[in-house]
Order: sequence, then C-alpha cells, then structure tokens
Amino acid sequence: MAATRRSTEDDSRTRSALLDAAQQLMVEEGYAAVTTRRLAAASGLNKALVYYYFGTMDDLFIALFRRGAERSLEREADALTGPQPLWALWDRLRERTSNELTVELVALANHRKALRAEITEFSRRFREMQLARIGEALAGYGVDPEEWPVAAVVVTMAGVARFLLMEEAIDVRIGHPQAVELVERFIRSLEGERITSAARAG
Amino acid sequence: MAATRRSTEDDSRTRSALLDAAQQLMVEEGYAAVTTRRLAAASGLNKALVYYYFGTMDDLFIALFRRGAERSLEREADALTGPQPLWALWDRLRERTSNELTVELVALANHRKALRAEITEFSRRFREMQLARIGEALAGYGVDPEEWPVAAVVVTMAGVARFLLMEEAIDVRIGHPQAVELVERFIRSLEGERITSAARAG
DNA sequence: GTCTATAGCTGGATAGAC
DNA sequence: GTCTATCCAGCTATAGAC
Repeated sequence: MAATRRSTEDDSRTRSALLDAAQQLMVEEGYAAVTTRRLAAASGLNKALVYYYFGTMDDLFIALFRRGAERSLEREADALTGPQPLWALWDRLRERTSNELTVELVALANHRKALRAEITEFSRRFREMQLARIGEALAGYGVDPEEWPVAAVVVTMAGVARFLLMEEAIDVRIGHPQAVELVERFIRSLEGERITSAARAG
Repeated sequence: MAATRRSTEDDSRTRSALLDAAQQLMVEEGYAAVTTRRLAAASGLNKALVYYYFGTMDDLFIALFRRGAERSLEREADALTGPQPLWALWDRLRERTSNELTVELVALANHRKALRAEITEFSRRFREMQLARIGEALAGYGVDPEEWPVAAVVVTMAGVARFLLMEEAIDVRIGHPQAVELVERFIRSLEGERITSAARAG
C-alpha cells in the first residue's frame, strides 16, 4: 500500500495508540483536552501522525466514536440474548465505562455535523436492536403490550439510567435509590431476582 | 462606587449584554464558541470588558449559570404550587428553552471545578423543592408511598424528560411517543386531563 | 511511516491611555 | 467604564526531510 491516508477499517498499532490516547484524554479531561499536541504527548508519538492517520480532528473523533460504538453494539446484542434480557439491558445502561465517553462525544457533536450524523445513526441502530430483543422477551413473559409497550419500557429504562449517571457525575444522588428500586421492582416482577454470571457459573 | 470589579449581584446594562451574548453563543454553537473575541463581536462591546466585569471566563460561566438557575428555580417553584403539580412539573421538564443551556453548562462543568460545584448545589435545591411540592401533591391524591415513593416519581419523570430532549437534539425519536404516553397516563390517573392556563383563563 | 519546522490563527489575560 | 495595544501560549494544518 502506498503511503497515503489510511482507511477507517485499518487498524495499525499507531492508529490504535492514537485512538486509545484520545479516549483516555476525553474521559479524564473532556473533549476540549483532545488536541494534536496532547495526543502526541500522551501517546509518545508525533503530532503530525494525527493528520497522517485521520486527516482532520473531525475524522479522528468520528473514528473514535465508531470504534467504541461497534464494539458496544455487538456486546449489547449478545447480552440481550441471555436468559434475563431486562436485567442485562438495565445493567448495561447503568455501566459508567462506555457511557462517560458517549456523554463527551454527544456534547462535542452539538457543533460537529459529521460526528452528529454518525451518533444519530448508531443510536437508532441501538434502539432498534433493543426493541427487537426486549420485545421478544416481554411477549414471552405475557406482558400486555397495551399497558407496557416495549418502546415505552426501553426508553424509560434508558432515560432513567442515563439521568442517574449524569447526576452521579456531579454528585447529586437525591432520590436515586428510590428510582432504581422502582425500575428493579418492575424487572423483578417479570424476571425474578438478578442472576449474575458469577452465580450462574458457580 | 469605585471602578473596581463588580460583584455578582450587580447587573449593569453592559454586564447583562455580555451574559446575553454568552448565552446565545452557547446555545447556538456550544460552549467552545464562548470566547472573549466572539463575545465582543456578538455584543458589539470590547474584549477587555469581559475581564473588567467577570475577572475570568470561569467566573463568567458561573454568573451565566447562576442567573438562569435563580430565575428558573423561582418560576418552577411557582408552577408547582398550581392546581396540577404533576402536569406542571412534566411540562417544565420537557421545555427546551432553558434546557439547552443547562446541557452545555453541564458538559462544560466536567472540567471546571467551580462551575461544577455551583451546578451541584443548585441541582440539589431543585430536587429538594420538587420533592416537597410533589410530595404534598401525591399525599393529597392518596397515593401509596410504598408503591410510588415521591423520589422515584420525580427522578423518573426528570430522567425520561431529559433523555427525550437529548435524543431529540440528535434526531432520534424512536419510542418517544410511547414513553411520553406511559408517563402521561400515570399523571392523568391522578390529575385528570391537563388544563392549560389558556383553558383556565377562557 | 515518522520526524522537524513553520505558517497562520485564535485563545486568555493584562497594562495603561482616555 | 471603555478603549487600544500587546504578550504569550496553544491550536490546526501543511511542507518537506529522512
């Protein structure tokens, strides 16, 4: 291959290292900290390599989002095929790990058109996948779709989970245990107690 | 008063104009667009006045947040003393106006300690006020606090509302109508149909 | 594929005239 | 209270040597 700009699918060691550095900077210090200078410093690589691999900072952000989103969509789809799809969805929604990055990217996307379009597309794919999996589960439990439409269940769970994470980030937790209990009571009424993978294995 | 730095309580015309410009820039282009140069350009004032009135950009952001939060807390407290507190809360939570600004400020607060502390304090005051007002309302309706703890109701409504606004901002609306209907069915079961102020007046 | 060097701009902040 | 002038740091991006 000639020494031309690499494609998105490419994942050389250098490219991955740059994305890793970008991810860490973004999570720890916010998107404003993700600059060519700081990427170079954090990865031990050269400033100019950012442009060699990504073209512009915009493309770097898109590549970073896409890498995380693809991994996450796959893993979530897997998790929702297990024996307790509602518990699995709830637990994944409440994970801080991949969520912090998402929050920064969404804020950043407010003024980056291309990134925004990418996030929109993936969000829809996530939602459709969740609706399919959870829809099957609710039907299997014999839930009345008039009383509990799958879309309402999924969006409400996602909304509460995201909101709790956002408030936790600014040390506001008033009412959180009660909200968690409300959701978990609903889940428990359909799937019983949460069975952790550790418990299943043991 | 001598020509020294003005206090937060002060609201000269120039100071207000700078805050107005900051607010507009932030809502329309994100917090990264709020710079001294652009504030000056947008308000027709001089760059250096930002430092005269606010000291640092950090203080400007805090002043901007505080101005909006104080207004908003007052107005919300008023709204929740009306005849339909749940409808009032829900409608206010779903308003886009003051919410866009909040989202930007919260993102910005990730790496601005002082701003974050300010947002934390106000968020708690909001929550406490909501719990007091909605708590009274639910008790008045004879709602079983074991089944529907006031904290769970308030946090869930806030979470769903905020999430819908965030997704709308990136053009994702899958399942939104169903989620809205789920919440509004609950409210309707307690307060009946929403009575708009227009309808009350007429 | 990785580096140095540099252009050209924009940022926060201050000094000091008026 | 408002302005000009200015400092210096940091930013994106490109050219071109190796």
